[in-house]
This record gives sequence, structure tokens and C-alpha cells, in this order.
Amino acid sequence: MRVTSHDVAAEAGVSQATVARVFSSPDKVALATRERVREAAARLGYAPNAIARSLRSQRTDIVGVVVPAKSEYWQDVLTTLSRHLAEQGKQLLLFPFADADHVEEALDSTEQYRLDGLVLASSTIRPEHLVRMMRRPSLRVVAFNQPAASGLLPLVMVDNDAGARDLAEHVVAQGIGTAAFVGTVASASTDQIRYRGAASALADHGIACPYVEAGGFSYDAGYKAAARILDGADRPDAVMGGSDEVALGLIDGLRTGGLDVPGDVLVTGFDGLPQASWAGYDLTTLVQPIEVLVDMTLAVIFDDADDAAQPERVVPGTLRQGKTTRRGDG
Amino acid sequence: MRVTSHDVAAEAGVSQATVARVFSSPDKVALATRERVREAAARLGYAPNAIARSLRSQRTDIVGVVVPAKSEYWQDVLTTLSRHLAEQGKQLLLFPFADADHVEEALDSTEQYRLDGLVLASSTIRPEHLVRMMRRPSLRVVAFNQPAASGLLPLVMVDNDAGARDLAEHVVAQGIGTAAFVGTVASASTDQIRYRGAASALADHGIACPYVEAGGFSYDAGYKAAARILDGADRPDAVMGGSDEVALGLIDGLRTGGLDVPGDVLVTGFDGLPQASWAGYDLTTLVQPIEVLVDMTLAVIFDDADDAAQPERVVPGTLRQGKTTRRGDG
DNA sequence: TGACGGTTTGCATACGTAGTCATTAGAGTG
DNA sequence: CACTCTAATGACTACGTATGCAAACCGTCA
Repeated sequence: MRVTSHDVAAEAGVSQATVARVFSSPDKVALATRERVREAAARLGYAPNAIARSLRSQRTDIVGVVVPAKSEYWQDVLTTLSRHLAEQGKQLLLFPFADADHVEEALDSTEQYRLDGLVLASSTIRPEHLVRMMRRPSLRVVAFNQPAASGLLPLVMVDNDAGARDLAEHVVAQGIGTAAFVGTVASASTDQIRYRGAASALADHGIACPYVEAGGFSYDAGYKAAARILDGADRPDAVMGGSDEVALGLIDGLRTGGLDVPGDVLVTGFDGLPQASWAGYDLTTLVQPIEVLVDMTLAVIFDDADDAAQPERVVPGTLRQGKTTRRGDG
Repeated sequence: MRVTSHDVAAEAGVSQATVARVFSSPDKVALATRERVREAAARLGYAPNAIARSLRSQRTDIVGVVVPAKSEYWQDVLTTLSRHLAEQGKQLLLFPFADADHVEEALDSTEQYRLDGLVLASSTIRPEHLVRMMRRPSLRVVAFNQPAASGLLPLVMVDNDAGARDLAEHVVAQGIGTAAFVGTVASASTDQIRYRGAASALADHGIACPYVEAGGFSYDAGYKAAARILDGADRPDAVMGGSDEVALGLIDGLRTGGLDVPGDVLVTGFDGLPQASWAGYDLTTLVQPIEVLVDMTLAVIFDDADDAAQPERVVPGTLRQGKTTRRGDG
């Protein structure tokens, strides 16, 4: 049998209400009583029941996140989200989905939990889903790194356009003549913005930028896309990856094909994954300020900020130069 | 205002009890009624409240997992766990901890939720914590890949000893004369078993196996440990990493130090991370059967198996040969 | 027609907590 | 001493659901 606040009340010789107050608003209980209750609770091994608390208070202290099941980048974000929430005594509940066809299911199941907030994390969630999320009263929904949500939901994201331009300017400064962009999935909104930013900046220098779709957000997709670069008529001097995962696959694919990176071809990524910094790759990439993004996301959920006043928060990333764009390096 | 089963009952012209039955045990409701209720629910946008359901039924359909906040290996496990649970309509709640000093807090907060089960995943959780977990009535606790829990809690793990021996035999077969083992954290129970297994197998062939502690479970720890191998008096022919993360760091550290892997030195890992298969590394490692391990873990929690009869489930891994142990490879 | 078995539904209640309201005790003031 | 004001505590109730129990209903068979 489970210990309840009633049991503790009996043990301490007070009412259940007092026990509840000791754990939820201690300053409303006299010091002596408080200690007596605490001791009784410790003796019985009592812990408040979060389920009952949530039902009564209409607050769960739980934030949900709808996220693709497999993705290095999101793993990083989840870790950070979870840590920040834990510091506030809150919890993170995952609603992972295998692919775009299962987003609906994931969104459905979020309805059963009376979440304090919901983070939509994935550029593959389609607008019709987003619209549906607008109809959820008393739930703070935030789109995380998902430009497609612009105008529909409060949005927190890294500045994809500026980041892509920075990377493009950087490779141009290395003295390239031709380039190519290997995107993840062409329909993803982040992919489109990153490509346009890069292509536009390259165009300013008279350099064309063909688009190649890797077809996924993974290392494998990048690895396979490398073959298409190698087979192409004129091999570009620089290949810009739509994400770090794709870029890392690209590097290995290009090297397997006999090319030297950065000797024969420069490579850039986007995101700033830990693996991108590994010495074997040392990828030039745009590092996302995940801590800041997560902070802002939770602020939208928990602070009484006026979302209408500032519906979009765009944070710049920082370019990290690795040796994949260092020409003439030994 | 939130839609409840009462609202649906009024809309459909039935009692609240009938609505509840439609969503929890539909076969107890006549087909016509069922459809009428379903329509009414859809019209009002009703979804059952999981909080209230949990309070009433004393079942949350949520499994908790206590896990280190940062670790590639565990990310993989979490993804799999989450997917398997989602297939059963259940949820995963994370209780991450930053370091060994914060395990206590994480375990404390698990008490507030009336979880259906709890997975203890981390070889750094200490025995005194495990003992405490034995005292939790009506909660199925499972230790995942945590040999230290042997004899204390139901345990599911890969066969670390056999795996380490397999790897050792494999490198011996490549014709090495000397070896070294670079462990993660010496106090971790998995680390000890893996080292002993490897050292014992090597000893059978008259090869000594000094132990070097990386001091962490990370790439960085492995990278730094490589320096100590390079500085050592006699450089080993093979270095066995205590985990893939450490092994990948080792490879880059050794290569940075001017050695060729596998030309000058062979390297092995343990776990079977996706990154270990990346072409840039192609690490020889022992792949854990994560799907099987997760299946067994959930079986312990949800099936009415007799834990006392089979308290430990040990599953063999499979050796995956990569080019890091391929001697004389071009 | 009446009794009977099975199915379907409604009524009432409990899960464990937090907050409202009322009550009591204690301190301070004229 | 009578009175007021505040602090501390207790009694009570609602949060939304699931389920035991009883009632109602339907068809069947003697």
C-alpha cells in the first residue's frame, strides 16, 4: 500500500491539508509543525503523488516535445531541454515519430496529457499540423527551428539565412571558383532557407550553386550523395552540406572516392554537432547556440511574455572554422 | 474550458460511465452506442485525460529511465526504448543526471510519479542506490547493462565478458605481440568486466595487457588517453577501447600523434555505435543487440515473468570487423 | 405468460491532492 | 478587559476518470 498525505497527517497528528501545505507552500505552516510533518513523512517514506497533484492543480510541470525518433541534432537539443527543465523541477515527455506519416499520431497522443507546454521540433512537421496546434487552448506551443511555423505559432530558431551566407562568404574567401549545395530534404523549410542564403551569397560573387538533394538527414544520405558529386561533369571546389550529419557523410564519401578534403574540395556543414569537432573531421560549420535557443523556448512557455508582440525569436549562430575549409593545409 | 467525458456524455445522451467505457473497454458497449459516443467525442474534440485516468486506475502507462545526461551510447538505447514503448501506447519519462553526485536527486524525483516501471541505465549508479531501489513496492525496476546490480535487481545486459574475449581473440588472430586496454572509468562495473575478459583472453596467448584509464565515457577522454599511449615506453600493437566513444577518440588521438591505424596499431571498441560504422573510422567493435535488450527489459516490466526464477538475462553481442583491425590493408 | 440468462447501461464512489472557507489561537491596542 | 487583526490550522470539496454493483432491457424457452 502506498503512503499518502493522509497517512503522514495521522502520523504527525495534523490534518491532511497541513501536510499538503508543507510540500507545496511551506511558508504557510508554522516552523514547528513543518518540522514535525517532515519527520513523519521521512519516517513513512512519503513522496507527494505528482499525478494527483496534477489533476487537482491543473498543472503537470511537464513539457512535451514532438521530435523525430532518429537524429543526432535533435538528441543534442533534447539533452539540453531536459537539463534545463530538470533544474526547474520539471519533466520532459517525448513524443517521437518515425517518419512524416506518423506525425499525426504523435500530435494526437500529446492531447491526453495536460502538458504545460509543447515544443514542436522538426522541420518535417507540415503546416496543416501546425495550424491544428493553434487551436489548443491553455497550452503554450512553440516551434523550435522550424521556419514553416512563421506566422502560425511562436517561433524560436537560429538564423539560418545569415548562417548560410556566413558559410558561403567563408568558402568564397578561400578562393573557390565553383560550388554545390547538398541539402537534406528539399521540402524541409530549414533546408530551403539555408540553400537560398548560400546560393544568394555565392551569386553575389558570380558563383553558381546547383542543389543536390541527399534525401535524408543522415550520415548515410550524405555519403551516398557524395557519389553523385563525384559522378558529376564538373566537380565543385566546395560542397556545402545542409546539415552536419549530411556533411560528415559527404566527407567520407568524397574521401572514399579518392578526393582529398580539403585539398581537392572544401566541405561545410550546419548545426555544430559534437561529432563535427572530432579531429578526424574537424568540419567547418555553423554552431547553433542551443543553450540560448532552449532558454528562449522555455521562456515562451513559462514566462508571461506577450507572444503576439514578439512571435519570432531569431538567434544568430557562430561560424566555427575547421580544417575542412583550410586550403593549402599540410 | 477543457472537454471532459461528462460533456461528451451529455452530447451523446449517455452517462459518463458509458463514455469512459468506450475509450477504455469498447467491447463492453453496444456498437450503436459506441459509434454515437465516438461521433460526439469527435464533434467536441474530446481526448481522455491521462492524468485522471492514471489517478483512478493506479497505472500511468509511463516507464521512467534514469540515465546519464550525456552519452552517445545511451541516446541510442533511449531511442529504441521510446519506440518500443510508443508501439504499446506507453510513454517514456527521462530522469537524466549530470554526474554521479546527482544520481540521488534523479532517483528521488522518480518517486513522485507512479511509474509502471523504472529502468536504471548507467554503470555509474552505485550499489547503495540500487539497494534503495529494491525497497520500492509495486514498481518493476530493471537494471540495464549494469553488472553491479547482479543479485540486487532484475538485470538485462550484453555479455561483456564474452564480448571482450571475442575482441581479444580477434586481435590476437591478427598477429599482435603486445596490447593495452584503455578503459572508460575504472570504477564502472562494465569497465571492469570488459577489461578482465580481454586481459584473461590475451593472457591465454601469453600477452600482457596493461590498463589505462581514460577517465570518462567520451570521445575527448579517449583522445587524451591516446597521448599517454604515445608517450609510453613500448607502444602496443593493439589498443582495446572500453567503449566506442573512447575508441573513436583514441583513433583520432593516435592518428594526430602520427601513427597509422591500423598500419601501426590496431584499435577495437565496444558497443556498436552508429558512428563506429562511419567510413572515416570503420571501427572493429562488439555490437550490442539493443533491440533484444530493450525487448527483454520491457518484458521484465510488463510481463508477469517470475523474476526470482530468472533474475539475470545476459545476451551475447556480435563482433563487427572494421578496418581498424585489418592488418596489411592498403 | 412468466421466469431466466445475458447483455447493456446508469449510479455511486474512490483515486490523492490543493485550495476555499471557516474556525481557533495568539498578539497587540485603547 | 474587551476588541481587533493576523497567523495557523482543519473541514470540505473538486479535479476527471474507471469500475463494482444494481437496474433495465431483450430475447428465449417452457
